[in-house]
Amino acid sequence: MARGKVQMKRIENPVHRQVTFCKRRAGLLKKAKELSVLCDAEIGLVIFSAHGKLFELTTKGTMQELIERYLKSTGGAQPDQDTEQPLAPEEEINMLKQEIEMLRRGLSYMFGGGSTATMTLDDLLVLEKHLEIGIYNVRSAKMEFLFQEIQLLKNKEGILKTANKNLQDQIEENVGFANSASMITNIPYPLTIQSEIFQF
Amino acid sequence: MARGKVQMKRIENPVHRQVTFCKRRAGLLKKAKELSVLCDAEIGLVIFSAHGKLFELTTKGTMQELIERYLKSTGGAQPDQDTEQPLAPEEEINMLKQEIEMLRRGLSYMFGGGSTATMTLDDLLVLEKHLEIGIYNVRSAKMEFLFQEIQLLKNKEGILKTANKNLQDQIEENVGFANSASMITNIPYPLTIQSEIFQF
DNA sequence: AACTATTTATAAGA
DNA sequence: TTCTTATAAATAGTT
Repeated sequence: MARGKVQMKRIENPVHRQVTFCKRRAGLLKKAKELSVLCDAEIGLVIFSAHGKLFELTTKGTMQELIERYLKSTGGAQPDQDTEQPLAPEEEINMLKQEIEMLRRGLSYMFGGGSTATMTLDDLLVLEKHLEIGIYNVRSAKMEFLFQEIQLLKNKEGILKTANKNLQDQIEENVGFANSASMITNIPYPLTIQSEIFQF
Repeated sequence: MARGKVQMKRIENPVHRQVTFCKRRAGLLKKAKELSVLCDAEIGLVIFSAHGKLFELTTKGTMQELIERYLKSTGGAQPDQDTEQPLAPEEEINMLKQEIEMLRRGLSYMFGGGSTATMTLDDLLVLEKHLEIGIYNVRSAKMEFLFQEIQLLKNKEGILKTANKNLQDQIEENVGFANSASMITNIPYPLTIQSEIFQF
């Protein structure tokens, strides 16, 4: 903003970029403070430099408290009514993710570090409800998962039985290969799938 | 910054303050964007107006993601500043906080970072266990809360009965003030406490 | 919401 | 980084 316009794109010269970062960062922080003072606003500003260094400003209280206020003011707006239709597994997982994200937001808001504010009974009731929804969805997803595994096993079983029958037919036609059949019928189900089932 | 300096204090004229808020808010958001573009920085800006209206900006991803990065980068090294009073309820709450924090971290780990990796059955089982622990703790805290309220009411009841008895004793000594007693025995419990109990 | 006179921020140079 | 200074941008007061 002086001695020449500046193009609104990343400054390629690293030294130049670093200098500009320092200057404009200071300017931005100053402007934020001014706005908060002049207009009675509460402001939080977080700046990560390109290399990950953190600069922050809050004009009132701690960043934790501001984050709580932010989550409160945005987190309540998540109404989700499932139309209870037969969802595909991927959709099921997606909805579960959303639900859990809501839960996670609620938890962050209520328990985010730093604040020592005690919970109200209302907070506890809301949290309990979210936990119940979360556990319901987890169990639904788990059942879906198991159902899929069982289907997979049934399919494999069918394939093996068919293979077995075909081999037996072959054996009946050609008695000399009887031992080969037992080798195939004794193949166990894949260990990974069995262990996933039985740890449930 | 034009047509006269401005004092760095709250603008008292509400109209003037609102106009300035709009102008400077726009300016601040612009500056934040510019800094992020020019210097490759990641910025999050949250502005609550004096009346609580939220304005926000993130230069990359969502505010949720930025908050997560912020919390990571501050290492959660903030959550222990309470003076740890010997009060049983607060200890209860604190343990609950830790438990839920564990849950929160588990969830962040499973769903954080925009990763779309599908959950395994193991993930679901761990998540379910954490949710069960969380709901147990929430219910414990809720019961503790209610127990406290009931104790409070019992104490108040005791005080009122004592006062009542004292007054009755006085009345027996001085029969002329019999009507005064009924005025006191009819005082209801404070509405706020009643409502907290009955919304459970 | 537009218009400017000024103040402020800052790019480039040292 | 910090200072200087010419200039671009932001904006206070006004319409």
